[in-house]
Amino acid sequence: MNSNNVTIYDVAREAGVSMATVSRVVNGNPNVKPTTRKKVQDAIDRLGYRPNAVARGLASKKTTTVGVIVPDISNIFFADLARGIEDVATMYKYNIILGNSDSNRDKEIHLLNTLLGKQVDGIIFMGGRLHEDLVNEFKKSPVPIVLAATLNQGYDLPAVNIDYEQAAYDATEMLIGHGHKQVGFITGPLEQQINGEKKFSGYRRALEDAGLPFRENDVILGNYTYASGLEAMQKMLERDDCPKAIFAGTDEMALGVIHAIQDAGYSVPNDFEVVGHDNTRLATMIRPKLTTVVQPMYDIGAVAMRLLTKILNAEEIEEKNVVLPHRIERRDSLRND
Amino acid sequence: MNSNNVTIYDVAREAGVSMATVSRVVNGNPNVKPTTRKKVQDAIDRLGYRPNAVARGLASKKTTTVGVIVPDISNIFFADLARGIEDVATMYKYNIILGNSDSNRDKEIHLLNTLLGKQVDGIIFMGGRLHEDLVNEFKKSPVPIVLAATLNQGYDLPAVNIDYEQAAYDATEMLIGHGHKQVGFITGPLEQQINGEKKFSGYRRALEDAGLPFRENDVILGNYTYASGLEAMQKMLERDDCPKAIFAGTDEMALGVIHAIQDAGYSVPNDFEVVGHDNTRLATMIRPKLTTVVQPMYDIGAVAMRLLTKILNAEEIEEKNVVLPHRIERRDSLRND
DNA sequence: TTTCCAATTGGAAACGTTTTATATAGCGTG
DNA sequence: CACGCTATATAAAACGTTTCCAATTGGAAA
Repeated sequence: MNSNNVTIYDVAREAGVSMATVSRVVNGNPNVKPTTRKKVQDAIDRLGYRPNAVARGLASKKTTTVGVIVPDISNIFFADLARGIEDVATMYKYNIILGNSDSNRDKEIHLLNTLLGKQVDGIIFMGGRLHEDLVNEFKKSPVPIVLAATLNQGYDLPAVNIDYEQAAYDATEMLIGHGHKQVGFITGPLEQQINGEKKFSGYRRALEDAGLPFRENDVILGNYTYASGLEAMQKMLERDDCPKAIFAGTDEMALGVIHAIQDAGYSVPNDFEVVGHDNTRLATMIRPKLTTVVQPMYDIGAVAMRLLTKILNAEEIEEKNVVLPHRIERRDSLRND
Repeated sequence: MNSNNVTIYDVAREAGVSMATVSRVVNGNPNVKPTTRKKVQDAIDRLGYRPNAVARGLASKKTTTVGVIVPDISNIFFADLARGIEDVATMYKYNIILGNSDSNRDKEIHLLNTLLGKQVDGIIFMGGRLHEDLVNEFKKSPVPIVLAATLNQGYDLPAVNIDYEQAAYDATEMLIGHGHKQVGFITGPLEQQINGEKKFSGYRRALEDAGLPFRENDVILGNYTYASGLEAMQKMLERDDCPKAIFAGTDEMALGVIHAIQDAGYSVPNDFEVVGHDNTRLATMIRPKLTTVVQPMYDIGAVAMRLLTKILNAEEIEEKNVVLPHRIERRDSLRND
C-alpha cells in the first residue's frame, strides 16, 4: 500500500541478493551483472521502493539539497532569481530549501545555521549588505557559499553580479546625452552596498565626466517600493529646480516616479525622461514603457547555481567572481534621439 | 575550527555525561537536573556543537521540512503565496523545499516523489488542475498534503481557497450595476478548474440573474500574462459590438486590457470600465488604479501552512476545506456610483 | 538505618542507507 | 587440472541521532 517503509532490505530479500547490490543498482554503479540488475529492478518496481534520502544523506554525507537565502521571495526581483536557481538546481538533481531573511542580520545568521544543520551541500546567498558577523559565519561554513546579486566587499567569496557602477554610469550618461544638465537619482538606502557604493558612484562619475555639478538634493532615498518612488518624485516636483531627467534605482520605483510625474500633469517623455533599473516584467507594464538597465536576475540565479555545482563537483573554475554583462533596454520613457 | 563534525559523542565526553543526556538537553527534555543541563550546555557552547538534522531525521522520522509545489515562483502571485507559507513555517520551526512544476503533470508527479523521497513531513500543493494520476499519488502519500488556491474537485483533500464562483459573480454584477448590458470576460484557459468551472460560471450566473444574454465571443481566453490580456483586448476592440465593461481573470491581464484600451485612444473608466482579479501589488501600479477582486494569496499560503501544522500535530481541525473571504477593492478603473 | 519511589542518567538498539574490505564464482591459461 | 584473474556479490561497519528500557542516585518516610 503505502509505498513507504519498504526498505532496501525488503528489496534485497525480494530479489534474492544482498542490500549492497540493491544499493549499487539504485545508484547506477556499473559493477552489476545485467541479469542481476534486472532482477533487482523488478523487485523495486514490484515493491514500489523509494530510496530514503535522509538515510542516504547520513551515510553519504551528501543531501543533494542547497540552501537559498533571499531577502523576500514575494519581491518579483528575488522571485526571478530564485527561479533561475531552481531551474539549474533541478538540472543537476538538487533541491532547494528557501528562506527569507528580510535583509535582517539576525535572521540571516539564524537561517544560515539552520541550513547548515540540515546539512545542505551548499548555499546561495543574496542580501543587501554583508555584515561582518555573517561573513565570519560564512568562513566557518563547512560547505561552499555563493553570492548572487550581492557584492563581495573584498571578502574572497564566489559571487555573480553585474557591474552596477558602470550600469549606473551608462544610465546617467544616456540621460545627460539627451541634453539634461541636471539628473535626479531616486534609489534605495545607501547603506546597501550596491546603492551606496556602486550605483551612486556611477551616477556621480557620469555627472563629473560631463562636467556637471553634483547636487545633494537631486538624490532622494526610498526603500525600493513603488510607493517610495512615487513619494520621492512628488517631493522632487515641489522644487523650482526639479531635474527633468530621473534615474531610478529599481523599476518599481521608476513606475512610482512616472506616475508621480503624470499625476502632476506632466508628460513622460516629453516633459520628463526616466530610466529604471532591473528590467523586471514591470518595465513593459506601464505607459510609456520604461527604458531600463537590464539586470538579468534569472541569469544571475542560474549562473550562481551553476557556479555552485562546479565547486561541489570540484570542477575547474575559471573565475570565482562572475560579472555578467548589462545593457540598457530603450523604451518609450526616453525621447527618440 | 569547523564547528562541524563535532558530534553528540564529543559533547557527551566533554561534559562527562552520556549521549542520551546530551540529546535530552538539546531537545529540551525536562528530565535533566539543572546542574547537569548547565554542564552540557557549556560543553555545547565550548565545542560549537550543531545537531545534525539528517541524523536526527533518520532517528526520529521527522525532518521538520515541508515540500511546497507551485507552478512558477517567478509569478508574483505564487511568490506571495510562498511567502505566506514560509512565514508560518518559520513560526513553527519548519523549513520549506520549494519546487516549480510549470503546471506540468509529469513535473508535478516527479517533484512529489522527490519530496517524499526526502522525507518531508508534509506538502503544500498548488496547481491549476488536479490530474487523476497526481491524485492517485497523493492518496499513496505517507504524509499529509494540503492544497492552496487549488480546487479540490471532489477529492477529499484539505484545501484553502476563496469562493471563486461568487467572486466572479460579484465582479460581474458590479459591472452590470454600472449600467452595462454587455460584459467582456478575459481570462486564462478554461481547462484550469478555477477559470473553467468557477470564474466562468460565476460570470454567467451574474449575467443570467440580470437577465442579460451570454455571448460566446464576449469571452476571450489567454494565458494569464500581461501580453495575452493586451492582445485579447485588442481583438475585442476590433468588434463593432465590443463590450464597454471588462472583467479580467488576473490583475496582470487587467493591466494589459487597460493599456490596450488606452493605446486605442479610449479612456478608463470614462469609456471602458475594468475589474481585475487577485489584488496583487500591480493593481496600484497603474493609472487608473485597478478595481479588483481581493484574493489574499499571502493569507492563503499562511492558512494552508497553519492547517498543515495542525494536521501534523494531530490537533483538532474544525474544517478541512477552508474558504477565505473575498471582497472587491474599489479603485479608479470603475466610475464612481 | 533501611526501604521505596521518583528523579535522573546510562546503554544499546534502531533508523535506512553507503562504503570498504572480503569472499566467491567463473574462466582463460599454462 | 590447478592457478590466478577479473567481475560480482556479500557482510559488516559506519553515519549521528532518538528512544526505549534498565540502572543508579537521592531523599523522604518508616
